[in-house]
Amino acid sequence: MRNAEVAGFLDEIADLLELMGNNRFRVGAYRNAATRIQSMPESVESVWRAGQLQEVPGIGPSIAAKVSEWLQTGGSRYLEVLRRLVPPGVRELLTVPGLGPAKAQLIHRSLGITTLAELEEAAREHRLRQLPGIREKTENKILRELERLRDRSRRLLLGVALPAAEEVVRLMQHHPAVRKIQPAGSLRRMQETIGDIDILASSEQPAEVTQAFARLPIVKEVLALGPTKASVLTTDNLQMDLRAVQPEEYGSALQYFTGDKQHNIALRNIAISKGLKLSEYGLFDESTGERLASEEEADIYRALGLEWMPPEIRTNRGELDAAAKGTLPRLVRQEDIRGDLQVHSCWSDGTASIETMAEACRVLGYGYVAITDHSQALGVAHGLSPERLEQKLREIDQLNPRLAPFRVLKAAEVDIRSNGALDYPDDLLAQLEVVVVSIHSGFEQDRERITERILRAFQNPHAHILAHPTGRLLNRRPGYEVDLEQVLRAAAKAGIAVEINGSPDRLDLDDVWARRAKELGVKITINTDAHAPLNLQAMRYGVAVARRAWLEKGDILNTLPLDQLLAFFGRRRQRRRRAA
DNA sequence: GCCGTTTTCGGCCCGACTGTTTTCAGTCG
Repeated sequence: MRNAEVAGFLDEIADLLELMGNNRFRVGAYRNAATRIQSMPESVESVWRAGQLQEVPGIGPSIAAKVSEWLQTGGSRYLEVLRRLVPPGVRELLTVPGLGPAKAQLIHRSLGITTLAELEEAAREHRLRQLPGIREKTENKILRELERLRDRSRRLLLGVALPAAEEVVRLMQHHPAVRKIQPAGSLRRMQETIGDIDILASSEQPAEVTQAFARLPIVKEVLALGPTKASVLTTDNLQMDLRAVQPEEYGSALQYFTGDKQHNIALRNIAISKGLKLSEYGLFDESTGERLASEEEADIYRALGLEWMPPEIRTNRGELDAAAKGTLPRLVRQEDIRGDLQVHSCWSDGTASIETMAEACRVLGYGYVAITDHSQALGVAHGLSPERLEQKLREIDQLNPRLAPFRVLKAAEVDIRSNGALDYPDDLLAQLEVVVVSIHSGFEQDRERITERILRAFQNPHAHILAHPTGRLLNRRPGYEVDLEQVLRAAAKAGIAVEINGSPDRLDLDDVWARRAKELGVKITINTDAHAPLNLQAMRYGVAVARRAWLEKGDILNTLPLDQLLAFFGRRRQRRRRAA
């Protein structure tokens, strides 16, 4: 999957063109193409091989030729030319918030600055303020932003940003001027990582709301404060933006501030094609100026001939078409989940007993939990020897009668060894009701070897679920090299389910691949990988990934009642036995 | 550079805030 790589080179072209002062629509065309390719469910390479690049919206003859050259040669002559015209560090100047192409180019041309370090030096020596259009405030802002960039070069995990935003909503919602308030932006779309936290409020006195927000005790610094918008830095160094609108504009504002950008642009174009104009203030008749909808989000969509759609799928990847045709999916909901199929206890590296974890699951309304402690190879996590595992199974036997009708499932997270063998003998695996297999070592193996290793593990008749299929940790490590397309095809064929791991730093599979898995007929499980009772809450993040992937209740195994779930796993064993 | 249920040319989403300016450009989302 080279989509990210291809998107990256198109984005670089866009940046360089922008720095050279090119037509902004041409720049936008490259950016748009990059976004399209980045979020495409299929591999750009296979689309290119099929000769269908130009059928992708936003890709015309010129960009198709450059992508084609890139895929064939790993380079682009056009990009090389641009790189010679703009020194490499100048592009980096664009990463400073507040510095756009115009100021970056001005600073580069006038002062010869090509790196962030030189920029900082020039700001400290007050050389920037000698340039036209830059004075003391801009210079200070650049210094502040440079400092923040060092602190905060990474995007926030959803699991950090969402609780922080919900805390602010709790603090603000009883303010007398506030009518409604909720998270918006990428947070409402439940994107896996978040740039800035966006919150939307409605009020007859919006200025009071932005001021109250700027005065919250968690605010460390006020970055901007106006009558309808405020932007602050919290004591945890999170940037939060609050917009306050009139109550009758709440729906259109919520629609607008939820995005994403591509969805909004497409939606506004639909409005234009109907002689209407859409902004955060409402949907207007272009000729009369009459406001047709604005109070509720669903009113906007309905007035445009569309069904309302959940924020998670607003990415302009087919949802507008589906909404027009009335074929939107009925996305899986958290209430549909009946159990968690990857949970650890203190038998290996968890912090709580099996009973405590089971009780916590019961409180969540689940009917079952698979206690999947690590297998023997994972020494660092106190993986269980076969003897210890058997002891654990006896404990579960004793526990279940007391918890009935709730069921603790006998299970393990079994390492796929470097040669593809599973880390327990088959007769022991046969005693387990749920066998989760995963990779925890040998990340440095090459792509073919790791892929082969996983495919070999699928041959084992006792394997049920492939956990965290890429091994990535968001903001920390990229995951091992693996041919997921091949893995998913093999999983579909072998009847192996694939996990969406809801742990906020994993979210693995991601939404793009989960959607691909569905297309290939792979069953999904959404698990938390909880190592403590509180971690069980991560189910909401896993469900969010599934929703972003357009998954429905029927795609998710752990929405099944226990007997049907066990029957599914049992069928695989029977089928494999007959085949043998 | 891309695109077309009026268009193969002439458009391209829309508005708020900031800073440096006396009316607006740049940036952001």
